[in-house]
Amino acid sequence: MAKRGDALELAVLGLLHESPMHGYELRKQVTALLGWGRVLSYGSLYPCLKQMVRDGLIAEDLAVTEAVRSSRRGKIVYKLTAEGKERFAALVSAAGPSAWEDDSFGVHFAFFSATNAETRIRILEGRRSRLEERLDRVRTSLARSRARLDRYTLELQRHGLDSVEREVRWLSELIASERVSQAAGTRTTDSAGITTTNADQTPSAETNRE
Amino acid sequence: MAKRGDALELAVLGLLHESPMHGYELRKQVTALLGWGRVLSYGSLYPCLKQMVRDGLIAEDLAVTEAVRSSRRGKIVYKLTAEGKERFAALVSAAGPSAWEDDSFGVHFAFFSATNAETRIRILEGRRSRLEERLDRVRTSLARSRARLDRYTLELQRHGLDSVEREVRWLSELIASERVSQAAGTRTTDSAGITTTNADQTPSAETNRE
DNA sequence: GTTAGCATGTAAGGAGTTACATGATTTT
DNA sequence: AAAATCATGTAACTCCTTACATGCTAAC
Repeated sequence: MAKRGDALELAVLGLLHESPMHGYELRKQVTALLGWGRVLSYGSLYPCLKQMVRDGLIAEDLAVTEAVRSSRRGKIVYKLTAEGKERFAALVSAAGPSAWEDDSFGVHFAFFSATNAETRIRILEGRRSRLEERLDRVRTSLARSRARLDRYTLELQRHGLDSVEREVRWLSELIASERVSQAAGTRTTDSAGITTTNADQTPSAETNRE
Repeated sequence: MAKRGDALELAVLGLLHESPMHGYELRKQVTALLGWGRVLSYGSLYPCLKQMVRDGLIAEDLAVTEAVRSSRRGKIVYKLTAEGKERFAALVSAAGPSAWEDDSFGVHFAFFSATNAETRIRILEGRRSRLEERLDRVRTSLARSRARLDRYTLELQRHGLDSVEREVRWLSELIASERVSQAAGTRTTDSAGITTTNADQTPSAETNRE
């Protein structure tokens, strides 16, 4: 498990979950979704889409495609299949290492609304401890070799350490705020004595829209 | 040109420039050098070393290897060849896009001491304008779609924007401080009226292809 | 009527990871 | 004597990028 390609797959799944789209639009959305401006190339996206069609996760939205085909030939609109929806639900609520990695954490985070607070907290904590391991390693190696390093190497280490520390703090704030909302949610269901709300975790998805 | 592998090659070249080493040690040093704790795998390093030997950039340091071979068989100590030293000088003073990319900027920065202030400033400025392009793209796409995004996507964008902005500020400070030292250095050589120092590396400064 | 953007793809190849395979040396 | 760490390497595989190739449509 935990292929790296899961990140792109999840992104496509998540975007199509919101609304059917064609490849060109998906590329723009994926690029924008993950923020910070790295662009996704077509050479990466189109083969992925084809593979996902073969896997039965997505399909051409014939209704839309046909309607448009008269005017713009070759335009293919994709939508999620039932299997694709299942896969999205499974991926998005997976709280293992594949959700903490550098390349996939951002995508998982972007679709946090589709999960419950418990999963969100687990992912955030996993990510945080991953970063803390890094911090440890860098700090030790820095302490051991500080004397030998020139000012530029030192400055680079300092800056790297700084940004990782900053991200850890960010995660800690998010975790704290998730704990608050989780406590509130738990208390509500506890007092009501009803457990049906968590059964499908979909209800929480729509609460976060603006 | 401008292969991505230049980054690893430059790192190896730079470390061996300081002192001969064997592969295992190189892996640790490279890992530590770039800070922030990502580990370099052997499957990546050893083939690269072999290739560099074939290219004549590095060679077994027989004196050291032989001395050690009696006790520890199979341990290979590498050192730079004359060609390797040239290549290091060329790579380290290349101020083109390959020095600004995410994956190579760190390595170039780590060996800034081996260049002159002019090159350093050009690399720092190149990196900065690359990041500013990104900032622009993210800001525009954020402005266009802010309303449609849920709180998590928004938070992700905000955090991403924040760290890129922070890096831009860091670069600006470095550029300013380089300008100061450059001004000081230039004034000195100007008053001395000597131009011999630039004879070797500065000419390649004009060569911005890649 | 031509530039810019929309839209879809393929082929070749680079970079690097994982997992495998092996064995020596040091520490506990 | 076992465990950890030092030390080197290979093979298969994945992901992705670059460069190419094609054609439609909107705007100026």
